[in-house]
Amino acid sequence: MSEQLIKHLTKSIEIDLDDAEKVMVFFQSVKLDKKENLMEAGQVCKANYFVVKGCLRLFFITDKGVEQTTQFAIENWWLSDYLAFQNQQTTEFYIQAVERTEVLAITFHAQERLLKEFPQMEKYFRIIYQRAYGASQVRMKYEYGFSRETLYHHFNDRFPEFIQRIPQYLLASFLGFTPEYLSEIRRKKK
Amino acid sequence: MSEQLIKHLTKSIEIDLDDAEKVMVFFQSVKLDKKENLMEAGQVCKANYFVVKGCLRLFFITDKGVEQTTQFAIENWWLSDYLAFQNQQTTEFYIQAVERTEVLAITFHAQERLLKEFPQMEKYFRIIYQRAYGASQVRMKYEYGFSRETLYHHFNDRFPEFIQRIPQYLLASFLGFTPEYLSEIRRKKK
DNA sequence: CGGATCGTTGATCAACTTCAACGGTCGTGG
DNA sequence: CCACGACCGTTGAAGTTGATCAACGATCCG
Repeated sequence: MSEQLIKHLTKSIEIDLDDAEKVMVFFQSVKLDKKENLMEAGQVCKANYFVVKGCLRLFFITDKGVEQTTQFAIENWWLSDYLAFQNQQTTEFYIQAVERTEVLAITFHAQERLLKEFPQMEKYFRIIYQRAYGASQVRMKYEYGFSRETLYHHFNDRFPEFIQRIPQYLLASFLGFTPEYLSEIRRKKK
Repeated sequence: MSEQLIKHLTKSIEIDLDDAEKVMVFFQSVKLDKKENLMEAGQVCKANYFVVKGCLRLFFITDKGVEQTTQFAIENWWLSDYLAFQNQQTTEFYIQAVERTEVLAITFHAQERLLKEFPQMEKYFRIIYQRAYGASQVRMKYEYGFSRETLYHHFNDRFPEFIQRIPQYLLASFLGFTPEYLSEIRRKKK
C-alpha cells in the first residue's frame, strides 16, 4: 500500500526509510468501488491522489449533458485538477473509479506541510509534474496530428493491455468521439 | 533582461539577491528575429527557454506536411519539449519566434547543476510545471467541450490582446482548423 | 514597383454525429 | 438459480461540421 508510494519516491529521489515512513503519515488511504466518485464538480479540489491499485478517470459534463473523459490514471500515476488544487478553488471536473480502486490522498494543506518539512519532496513533485506536462505535450501532438481513426489505432497499438481494462464507451469518450463511430472503426479494420 | 526572471522567481520562492545573481549565471540570453528557429525536429532538445520579451510558438509537421502549432509562449512563460528535454532525446517539435523575441536559455546539464547547488529552485520549477500542467488540463476541457467555433470565440473573448499579436493563420493552426474556416467563422459573427 | 504572403470566398467532399432500433450480456432480486 | 431489466456494443440512414481546392484581392516589404 504505502510501500508502493515509497518505492515510487525512491525512483526519483534519495530518501531514507526513516524519512519515508514519516512522509507516509501525510497520506490517507481511500478505497473506492467501481463508479464511485472521489471528487465532484462544484466542490473545492481538496486533495491530490496517487493510484495504488485500480484505475481512475477525470471527466466533466459538457453543455449537452455528456460525460467527457479527459484523462485516466492507473497504478503509480497521480491525478487531480491541478489548477483548482493549487488555488484551493472549486473544480469543474469529476474523478471516478473505473474499477475497484485504492488511492493514497494528500490534502493541499498536508502537502504544504509535507513540502516544508521534507524539501526533498519538492524534487519528487517537480519530476512528477514535469513528466505529466511532457506527456500532455506529446498527447496534444497526437490529437492535432492524427485523425480520430488513426488516433484509435495508435492507442490500441500502444496500450493494448490498458484498452482491455476499460469499456469501449469510455475509450470513445477519451478519444473524443461517439461510441457509434468507434464501433464503425473497429468493424472496418478486420 | 535577467532582472525579469529574478522578479519572476521571487513571486514563487524566497531567494536573496545574492543567490539570485548566482542563479542567473546558469542562463544564456538568446535573441531571435521573427520566424527564426530556436529548436528543430531531429535535434536533441538541449534547453529550456524563458521568454523575456516577445512570443514563441511550439509546432510540429504533420504527415501531410502542414505546420501544426500546439502552444504559444509570451513574456514570463517557459517553453520546451519537456519529455525530450528531461531524457535528452531528439524532439519532433520546432520552436520558432512569432515576432522579435528575447529568451533566457538553460541547458539540461546547467539545470541539473543549478538544482543541485540551489535546491530552492526545485520548488520554483515544481510550481511552474504544476501550473503549466494544470493549464493544459483546462485547455483539454475547452478542446473536448467546445465546438471549433465556440473555441474561437472563447479564445477571442479571453485573450483579445494576445489574439491581436499573432497572424490569423497561426491562430487557426493553434485552434486546430484551417484559415479558411476561421475566415468563415469571423464573417458569420457580425 | 513587383513579388510573396495573408485573408477571403464559394463549391465540392469527407469525416464524424445524431437518432432510432436491436441483440447480447451482466448483475441483481426474487 | 433463474428471470428480468439495465447497460453496452452494433448497425444503418440522414444530417452537420469542417476540410480541400482553386481563385482573387489586399497588404506588406524589399
